[in-house]
Amino acid sequence: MSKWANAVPSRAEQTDNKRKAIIREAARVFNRRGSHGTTLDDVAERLGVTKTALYRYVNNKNDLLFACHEEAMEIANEHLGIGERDGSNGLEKIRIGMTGYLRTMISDMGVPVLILEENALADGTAGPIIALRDAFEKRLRRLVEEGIRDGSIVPVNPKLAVFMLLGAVHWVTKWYSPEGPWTAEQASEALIELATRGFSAQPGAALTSDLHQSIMSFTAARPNEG
Amino acid sequence: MSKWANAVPSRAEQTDNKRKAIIREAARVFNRRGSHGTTLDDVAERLGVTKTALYRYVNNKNDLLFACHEEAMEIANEHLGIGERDGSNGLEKIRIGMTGYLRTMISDMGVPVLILEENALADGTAGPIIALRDAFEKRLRRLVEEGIRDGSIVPVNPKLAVFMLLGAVHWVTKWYSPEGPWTAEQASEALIELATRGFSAQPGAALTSDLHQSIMSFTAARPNEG
DNA sequence: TTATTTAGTGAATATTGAGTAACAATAGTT
DNA sequence: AACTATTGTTACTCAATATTCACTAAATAA
Repeated sequence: MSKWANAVPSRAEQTDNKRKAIIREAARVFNRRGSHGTTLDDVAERLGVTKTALYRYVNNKNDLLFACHEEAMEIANEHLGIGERDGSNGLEKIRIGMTGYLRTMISDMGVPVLILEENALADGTAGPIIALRDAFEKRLRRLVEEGIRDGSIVPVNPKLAVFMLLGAVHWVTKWYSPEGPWTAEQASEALIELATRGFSAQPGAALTSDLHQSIMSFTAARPNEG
Repeated sequence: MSKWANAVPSRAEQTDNKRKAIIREAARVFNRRGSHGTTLDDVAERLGVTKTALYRYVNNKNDLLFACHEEAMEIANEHLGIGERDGSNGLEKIRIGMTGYLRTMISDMGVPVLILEENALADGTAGPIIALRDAFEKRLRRLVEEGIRDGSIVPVNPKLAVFMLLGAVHWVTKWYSPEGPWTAEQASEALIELATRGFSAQPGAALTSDLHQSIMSFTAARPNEG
């Protein structure tokens, strides 16, 4: 059955890879310009094919957007799981989970995708994605509450804490560029450390991440500015 | 000359008011759905007029978007000025300025507007707005640096600190609703306190804002969810 | 080799939404 | 009242872009 000891990808695998490539590339552009501001021609061009070719792999634009969100949520939950497993208290779980999430998104998809533009998803289709997002946020809130109980997090409104954290994380879309001086690793760690320090019960007297150590390097990438 | 002791607004004043109303309403929708995701029909409908009527007051959609950003930046700078005047150190200046900015934006325009979608502004017109935004960010960074020097802010990468803060602030777009349980005042204060605590040199052992005190009210508005 | 399935192309087609033109109503002016 | 300027409407035009169609080339299977 299997030829070449499976070293050569099968047709189905290739198709799957292509679909994933489309989703990844679309996610990048959607994040930068918003889904409404992005044409399928844009996406296709970046992949070196024609727009029509995309339709072999996705049903329509809405479908593609849906897939982007779905993938982002998958990654998010995966990392939150790691955090829950490896962290020893609420705060640590959040830090590990969110740092991993952010790092993966930045390096893999260019940037996080979760930003759900209201009404961007066509009627009806938004429901499932919103449900996923809400579940994710709830999971994060639970960790905040856990942290408050175990003493790692200061008494804080969990909803607000999560909104603050997600805002800081998703805004990365606007300023991070892989061409800039910061690696995905550095940026993720430094940002999460900074943001979570806001509700840490024992905020260290100094920040430990690279980027904060060398605060003389005041220049960062900013792709879309003159 | 002046009739009714100027109690009745002049023609020019009315025109001006209408233009402002358009900008405010447009800002709200742009913030929610992005400018690409918003049609002028949407804006007009919310104002109870037809699209064509808008064209009496703005030249075109791009013009309108431009005006929105301009107004947002004006408010931002105004409040940063207040912060610089009234705050006694870098951290306080930032807190006062940003809390005021956020409160005003939330109650006045529904929500902050600064979110500049790449390519949303037509070629050429983006320049001035980006310049304004950059100036604003630089002004914020200066305050962070000032805070580091005067000991109110922990050594931190100023760029990253500003990005974190702005992310937390602008994300408000996604979750705040005036119909929800939180007033603009409450939300602004609690959010800024939380976010700036991330780089405060003397982070208090507890958060003082209303919303954090009563952490049992775990429910907040979330307009677009089931 | 020959047939069949898969991947992709370029040219239609349909829809959406910005912007315009011609007219209607309204209010202010003489 | 008659005249004029202002504000708004209805009914378009036109460009951009999503989606579909008919067809070609390449890969796989028989």
